[in-house]
Amino acid sequence: MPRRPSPPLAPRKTPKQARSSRLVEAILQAAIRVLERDGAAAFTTIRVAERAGVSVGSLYQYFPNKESILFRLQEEEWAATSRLLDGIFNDTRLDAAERLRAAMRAFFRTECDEAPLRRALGDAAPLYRDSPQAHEKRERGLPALAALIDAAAPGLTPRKRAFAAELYITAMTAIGKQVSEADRTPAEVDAWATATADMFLAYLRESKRR
Amino acid sequence: MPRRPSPPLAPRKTPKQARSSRLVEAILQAAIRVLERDGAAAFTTIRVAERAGVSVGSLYQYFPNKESILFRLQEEEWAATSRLLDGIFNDTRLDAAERLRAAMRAFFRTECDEAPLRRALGDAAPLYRDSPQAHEKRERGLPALAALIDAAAPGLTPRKRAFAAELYITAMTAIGKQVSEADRTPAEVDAWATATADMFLAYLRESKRR
DNA sequence: ATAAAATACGAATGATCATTCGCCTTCACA
DNA sequence: TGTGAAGGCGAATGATCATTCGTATTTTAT
Repeated sequence: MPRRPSPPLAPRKTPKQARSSRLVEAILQAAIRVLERDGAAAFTTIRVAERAGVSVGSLYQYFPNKESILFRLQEEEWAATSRLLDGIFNDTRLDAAERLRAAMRAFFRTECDEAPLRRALGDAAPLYRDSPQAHEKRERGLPALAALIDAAAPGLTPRKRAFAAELYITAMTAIGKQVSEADRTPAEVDAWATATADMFLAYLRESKRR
Repeated sequence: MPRRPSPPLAPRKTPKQARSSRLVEAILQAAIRVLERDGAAAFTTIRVAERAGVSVGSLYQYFPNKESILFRLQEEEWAATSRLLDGIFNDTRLDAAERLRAAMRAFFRTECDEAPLRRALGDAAPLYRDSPQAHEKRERGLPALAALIDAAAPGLTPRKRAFAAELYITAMTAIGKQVSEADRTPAEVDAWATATADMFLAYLRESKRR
């Protein structure tokens, strides 16, 4: 859907009193439950409001529209993922290659644990994807990643290093998503994560040689 | 949307006369144009019918519902992709590794050329994904791929070979999709395809060693 | 205690769609 | 040339939703 006037996603007003903060929290939790249990197609403002034990009108006090709820959830997913990866990237107990492997496994694991929510958010993505806000975040934590790649494969040109970092993230998110959508056992998911990391590390080693 | 009664996707009736075959063809072409130009959200039966210069009623003579049109288009995409890959996998002028590279590039290229259509079909996927028919196809052309992998990395156990084949397909579709969604120049797309193939080939070589 | 500010409510509004069905037109064939 | 089958039409139906707004309740500050 191109050329949509791209609706506002920012909160309409911010909660001032304790009860309204609770209300916003209840709406977000309810939104997650609706997405997990009923999927993106059943994600309607009325359903979310009633699952939160709140009226539609109240919902619209704090969210300008349906998309803004989805966007907010997606933002929180991104933030959590960033924290997760950053923690592993900076874990000095492991060497560079092991950190890249561990991060891949951790990402695949959460992607798999939260598969219904992630899938539903993905299905709903067309609703919020084209908004201006959606394109700001993205390349957080890439400095740490570039440093890690340098440690794993010293001597790459900055250009190649940057490309490798993007490749790592892209392979992680793309393959992780696809793997979590087929439903697999945790052991299988781990095997896929390891294979993806192995693929990337093998590529890095060969890049170094050339 | 789980637990939906999964609507029929099979054609309601088959065209008997030339004019109705033309009508079905016109509807499919119009559906493609609507998806490409207006996106999945604007994909309504009325819009498709009027773009085809046909009435909604006529559309429903040959398609039981909206989803069946999307499903039909997706099937045709799959078939075209299978033909493309199979042609390259069996191109005896190239050695195994080169065929795997060439197939990756060709796939990324078409994915990129048809980006708007592919993206819209992906956005609409929730509408037809959970139907029984959707899960039949999938692993076509994998025998040829396994043979190719055996040629590129002889001596893998059948188990590892099968896994590698799945990994190749998964990396291709997942990364290809992600790359086509960011809009990139053809040269960049080629670089991503090459990198993805390189990653896979490096992985294969290291698998052999172990 | 009381007024002003915040919150909460939910029926009503207006729009959009998928799908149907009764009726008309065109085709194939005898 | 007549007739039954196939094809085509599009207004009408029924449902679902996002969003608003007038009103009622609760909180805060004085």
